[in-house]
Amino acid sequence: MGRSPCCEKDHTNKGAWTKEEDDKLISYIKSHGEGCWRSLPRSAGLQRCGKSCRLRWINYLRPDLKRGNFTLDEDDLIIKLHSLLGNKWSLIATRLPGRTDNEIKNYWNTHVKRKLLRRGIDPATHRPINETKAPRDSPESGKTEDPFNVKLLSFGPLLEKKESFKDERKQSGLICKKERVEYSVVEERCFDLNLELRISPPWQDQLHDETNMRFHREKHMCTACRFGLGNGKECSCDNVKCQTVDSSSSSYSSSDISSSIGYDFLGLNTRVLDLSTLEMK
DNA sequence: AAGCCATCCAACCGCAATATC
DNA sequence: AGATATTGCGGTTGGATGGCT
Repeated sequence: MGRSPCCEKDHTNKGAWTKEEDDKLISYIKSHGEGCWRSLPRSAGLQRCGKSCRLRWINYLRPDLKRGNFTLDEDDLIIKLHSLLGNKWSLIATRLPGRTDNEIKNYWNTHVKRKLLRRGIDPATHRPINETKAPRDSPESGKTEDPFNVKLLSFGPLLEKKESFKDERKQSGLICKKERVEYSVVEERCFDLNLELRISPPWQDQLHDETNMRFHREKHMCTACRFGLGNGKECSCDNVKCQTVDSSSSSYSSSDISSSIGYDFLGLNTRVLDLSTLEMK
């Protein structure tokens, strides 16, 4: 039988949006709010499919969009987040207020990729290109190859989802669709970020003793310090190499994102990798 | 001025995840 | 529990634009 089409293809416009269509969509969402994308076009008097309306709103019409050129800070942050998260554009976008996943993806493909290539860095692996061509752990090196190492070297998403807890989420009153996830211990091998990640849910009663010990050891160290993302300013954390942070800031600009402290997430005081707060759009 | 090419980016498509019945 | 509906994500496409010959 299969899935029914998302909309009536025969009677929907495609291609560029007109000013009139934009106005209709904006005024409808202003008075009714976002959501119910499937029924929205008919209610708003638009001959578009719901997906198209959603995309137009999220990527172009939303009032909180920043637009304009990316700053150098945003540039750096995108590179660092991409090295950690891979092509998870929506996750990266959550760390760049006012930017959309589509915008970041386009920017990556048109600017950042080329910039990294010019520097001799493989944008897929974030490693020097000649090193990418000759993996360190080749069979000749005597080390055994295993899929996990391959995954780490590729710098795709480092996170392995193990389990979801829908019921627990409902009980806890979480309204977003994110799943509670448990992540594997990974040995970070990024050349400029020395990470030892133990990522697990922020449920204190489930934290392993070792994790708690790390928490006490590192709770006064800022994210930038732990992640090797220092911003060059003086830092107030316990680590002598650490940089200045603004832990009170809940709304932050792209320039202070990489140096602001979140709550401890599996021994990582971080907003950069505070996955539990990453809202899916 | 015309043609070609490269670049940019809005929009589309397919699919997976999630929600609902 | 399974079928269907809806939403959201990531990859890709194609039109608009500008630079160069």
